[in-house]
Amino acid sequence: MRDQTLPRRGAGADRAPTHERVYRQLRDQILFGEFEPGQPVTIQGLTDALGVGMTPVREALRRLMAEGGLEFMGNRRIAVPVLDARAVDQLTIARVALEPELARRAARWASTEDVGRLTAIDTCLDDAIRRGDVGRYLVENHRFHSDLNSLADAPILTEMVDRLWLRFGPSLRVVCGQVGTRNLPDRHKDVLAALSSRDADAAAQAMERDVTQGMEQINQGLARFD
Amino acid sequence: MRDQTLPRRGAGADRAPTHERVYRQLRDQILFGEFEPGQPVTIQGLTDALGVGMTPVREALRRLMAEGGLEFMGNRRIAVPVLDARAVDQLTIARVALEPELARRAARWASTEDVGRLTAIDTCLDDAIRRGDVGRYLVENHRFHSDLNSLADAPILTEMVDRLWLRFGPSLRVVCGQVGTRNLPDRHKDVLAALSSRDADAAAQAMERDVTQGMEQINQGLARFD
DNA sequence: CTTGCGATAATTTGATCATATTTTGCCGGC
DNA sequence: GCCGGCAAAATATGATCAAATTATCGCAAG
Repeated sequence: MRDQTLPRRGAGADRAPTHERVYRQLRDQILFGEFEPGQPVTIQGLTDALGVGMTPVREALRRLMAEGGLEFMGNRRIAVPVLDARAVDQLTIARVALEPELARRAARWASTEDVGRLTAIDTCLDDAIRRGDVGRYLVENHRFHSDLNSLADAPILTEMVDRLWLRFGPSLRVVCGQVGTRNLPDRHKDVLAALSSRDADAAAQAMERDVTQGMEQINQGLARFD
Repeated sequence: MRDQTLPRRGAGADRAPTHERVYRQLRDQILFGEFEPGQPVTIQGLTDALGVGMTPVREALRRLMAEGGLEFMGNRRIAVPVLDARAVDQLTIARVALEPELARRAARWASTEDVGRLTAIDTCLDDAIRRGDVGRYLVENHRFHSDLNSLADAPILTEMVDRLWLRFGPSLRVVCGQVGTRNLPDRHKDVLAALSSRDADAAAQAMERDVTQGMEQINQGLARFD
């Protein structure tokens, strides 16, 4: 069974459907803070900006709203959600409940190459922090956690966590823009050490510290913003 | 001029958009097991069955796929997901992590009327169990948990739990259809007692037992099905 | 005479449908 | 058994209709 239903489309490059491309582009823009919290999003504005029909845009927006990355603000207005303290509290509880478990599972099945790849990402992350490159930091930080979670081989839990990230992504950008990247201590080293030694409990504990610290940063940044 | 030929939107008191109505109808059908796991769903089949255009159907399906109630099975096939043991394991972990926390919060702010309403629902639930009415049992059981979660006043966590229910709903129906409703011990009494006495820890523990037991039922039912 | 308020018109946005285009699975012919 | 055409299903576009927000104009009060 080597040739099982290859999703090749047409003769040229296999291009994803338009609604999928629109979805991914908007999701990345939300995830990495290219939209400010509270910024309104309109269907027709996106159709004009992206040069596609309105049906794919509608589907992408509906999907993003279902995932929490966008919010329907009543009266025909779709916007990037603005986090308040209660939302941060709930997101913290959910992250603490799920991400350490994923780290625990990842520690069981992580190969040496996996750890090497994560270490390389973490090196890029440190570099971005030193340079003060907020955008790069956000991308690499997400890549670290996303790659780590994929190692856990738990698609349902991973998908839940991905949606949580979509919710606090925009605010993370705002917070980093305020305090810069220098004051971000890095708990990833502990996670990597635990993965190397296959210590599942240590990986879970290190991840819980990383999550707690990150959400605390957001909490303080939002409190300062009031 | 009265229009009786076309169900125009402005004519009746029906203010919900078509895609919303289609979404809710399909979601309830999935939640209460009116679709079997693995059953394929086509866009054109739904447009024909529901008598609406395909754009609202597309949006409803996209939303349900984002929420985990439907799955894209490659090659343009959309189907109700079939749970395997690993999926049940992940769903159990997520439910145990979230639902006791919601019960804990509900216990803090539950009023006497709230407890009374939940008790009434639980009475209906017991009645459904005695009669062996599986459909009624599923509806009332969901209503009990849904009402309870709404008391916690934690919309993000509640939304996450709602999606978990969407995932195991169809399989719950299959399991209940196999073993009937007689063998379902009811942990809800412990939850209600904890709510009455405002004991948050007891509510969380009782909810954890209820969740663990329910998922264990599903696990055994699916294992028997292999 | 200026200014504030309310009603109406106009523009913008969203929702739905019908249709054309593309892709895929299937079936019959070679 | 392999290849090419056929049909069905899904994707994408544009058009059309409904609703809401905004802008404008007129009237009245200070």
